[in-house]
Order: sequence, then structure tokens, then C-alpha cells
Amino acid sequence: MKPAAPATEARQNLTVEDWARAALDTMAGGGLDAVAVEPLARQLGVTKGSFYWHFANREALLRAALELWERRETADVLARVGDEADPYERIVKVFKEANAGYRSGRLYLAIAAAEDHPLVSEFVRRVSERRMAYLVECYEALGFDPARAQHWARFAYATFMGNLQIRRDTPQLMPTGAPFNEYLKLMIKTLIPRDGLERPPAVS
Amino acid sequence: MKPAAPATEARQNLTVEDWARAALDTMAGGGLDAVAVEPLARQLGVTKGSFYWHFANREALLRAALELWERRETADVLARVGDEADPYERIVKVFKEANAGYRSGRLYLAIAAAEDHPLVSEFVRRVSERRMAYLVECYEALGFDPARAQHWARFAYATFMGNLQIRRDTPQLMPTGAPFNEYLKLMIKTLIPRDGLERPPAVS
DNA sequence: CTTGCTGCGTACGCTGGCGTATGGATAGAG
DNA sequence: CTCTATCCATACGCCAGCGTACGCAGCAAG
Repeated sequence: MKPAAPATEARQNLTVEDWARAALDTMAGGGLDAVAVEPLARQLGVTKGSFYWHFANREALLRAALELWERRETADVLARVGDEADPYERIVKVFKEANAGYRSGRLYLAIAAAEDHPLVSEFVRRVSERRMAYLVECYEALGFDPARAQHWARFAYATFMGNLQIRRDTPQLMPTGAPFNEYLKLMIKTLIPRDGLERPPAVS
Repeated sequence: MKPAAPATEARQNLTVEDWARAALDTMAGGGLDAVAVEPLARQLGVTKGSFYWHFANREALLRAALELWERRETADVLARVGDEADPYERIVKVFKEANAGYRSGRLYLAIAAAEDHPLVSEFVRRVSERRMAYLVECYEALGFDPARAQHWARFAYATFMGNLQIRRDTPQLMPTGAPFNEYLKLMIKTLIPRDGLERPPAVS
């Protein structure tokens, strides 16, 4: 009935997740449109015959890939820094992770670039909202009132999204080594104001 | 010889720039891959026959479109705020323009998403470098030393690139009306520190 | 050994977009 | 009026990718 564990493991027997992983890799490189069935099959060493056994059509592959992506984004990224007690350090970790994990960032940009696709926009929205909500929580845990936490979270999120963009489009404008650490320190120092609680600036 | 001014103007006689404009519009909506010859021709009310008279191939259209884009970005965007005397107000204007001109932002994101294309990456690099250089000049005019101007300019640039991304991918996370003005004010206040000169923070 | 299911290969038709060849219409030059 | 250059239409071949039909090997149950 069910093979469960491949006995000899000589038989490769591709799974749905294998295809989804390959699709995400291709996306990170050439965008959503680059995810084509036949090239992907060639890359995996099989033919379309395999693909259309596992999936109904290309749309189903995209769905599987996006679901895998969403799971990675929520479970992995957020859970890794979730066990940090200090909310300040949580934000710092998010920032450093965002600037270190370049592959993940490229993938986000590639997926988000296809927001005209209805399926994609759905996933992007959920992932982005979840990230923002996490940041908002962090800022609220720092003592910010909801409105200001919203603003600062959006501010911070925008900043490291922009850093991703800069790193991808114009890498030469993004420093490395010591200057980068200075830059990172500057952003963290600026985006996590310690005095945000006792001195509510008189906006309006 | 040269029609110069169309006498009756009944004859539309598409120009290279007409095609380039249409290509940019299509790009802003569906990305670079969406710029196809035949659909574009249909949209303009002609056939491929017209296209291949004006252009050698699709690549030539992309080049013309990107050149038009670069001209717009440099001449228009930068020249409009260039006549502002106060460097502080210049940065503020850039920020407000960046958050108001949504169409321009969408176009940038769409073009930058195709950085794997060698021709595109070339133009994106030039445009980005030019924008960054402008911001660096502004910060230096405010009294920042070159290194800090670089950092703050990159910081500010990343922030409004990220705002574009948020506005495109998750519009519901971007406030409108009064809350947006608060948000804008917060970013401006934060990204243009008045005390950046007399109090060089002890970084390293 | 046979039966049936699993996982994949092969071959086909179809569509959409690229590029080319060539013809046709129009307007201005002479 | 004729001629020519300009601008576009029509028609074709080509290819890549999607989806389908069907075939085939392997393996496990009976």
C-alpha cells in the first residue's frame, strides 16, 4: 500500500515537496514566470510525465511552493527569534537575520514582484501581515502604545525591506565588514528608541 | 522628408517613444515579462508590422523603454526638487514625492524585479546610484561627514523603498489620511537628525 | 504467475509570442 | 500625375511551454 520508507533508497521517487523546493529555488533566481514545468523537470532529471502525476497543473505547483514558503517564513524565521525574552533583542535579531539571510530575502522580493497573480498576493499578504504583527508586538512589549508601535514597526519593516532591495539591485551601495556593522548599529539605535516611552513627542 | 508636424493629425503614426511609454505602462502592471510585442501592438491598435518597422526586435524596445525611464527618473524627479535651497527641505520633498508618486514607485519595483536581465540591471544600477548620490549630497549639505552621510542616505533610501514595497504588497498596512501624515512626520524627524553634527555618537 | 497500482516516459495537439517576408496604403516631392 | 519613402497589415515558419493520452517498468498482494 504505502511505501513509507524507501527500502533501497535507490529509487528517487520525487515528492510534492521536492518539486516545491525546486520551484522556490527557480523563483528566487528568475521570478515566478521562470517556474515552468518542463525546465523544472529537466532540472530534476525527469520529464513532464512525473510532474503531471504529482500535480494537476502548474497552478497546483505554485500553490504547493507558496505553502512551503509560508511555512518556512512563519515557522522558521519567527520561531527562531521567538525564544528571545527581551523584546529589544528580538527586534535586533530580526534585523540581523533579515540582513544575513539573503537567500530568503531574494525569494521574498521575487514572490512579491508577482503580486498581480491572485494566488501570490494572498500568500504575500499573509506573510507580510504576520511579520508586521510580530514587530508590532515587539514594540508594544517595549512599552509603546498601539498607535506608535504600529508606526515604528512599519518603519522598521520598511527599512529592512529596503535594505534587501538595495542589496539585490545595487550591492555596491551596501557596505561590508566594519562599515556594515556601523550601518547596522545606526539603524538599530535609530529604529528602537529607548526614550520612546517617557517622551511621547507632541505629534498633533 | 520629415513630417515634423502632422498636418491633419488624423494619421496617428506611432513613434518610438509611444511604444516605449506603452511598454513602461505594461511593465508597471505585469513586470518585464509582460512586455510582449503582439499584445502591445493590439493595445496600441496596430499589428506587429508596425513594431518591427520601428524596432529591430523586442530587446530594442526594452532598451528604448529603459532609456525613457532613466530620463524620467533623473530629469523629472530630481530636477523637480533640485531647486530647493534648504537641504533639509530637499530630503523632505524627496520623501513626500516618493510616497505620493505611487506609479513611479511601482514601475521601479517592477523593473528592479528583473535584475537578472543584464540590460535591466545596468539601468537600475545607474538610477539607484544617482538617487543615492543625490541623498548623500543632501546629507553632506546638512553638515554630515561623508561616512555618516552615506549611512544616513542609505538608511533613508532603504526606508522609502521599503514603504513602496509595503504599499504595493500590503496596502492595508499603510495608513491614509492623518495617521499617514503622523507616520511621515515620524520618519522625517527620525531620518533627518538635526543633532547629527554637533553630537557624533561614539560609534567605534 | 497474475493482477493492479505506483511513478514515470513518450508522443501528440494546442496556444502564444518572436521574427521575417512581402504587399498595400498614403502623403509629399518632382 | 508619377514616383518614392514611410508606416503599417497580412501571412508565414518557428519554438517553448502547457496539458493529455497512453505506454511501460517495477513491485507488492493474492
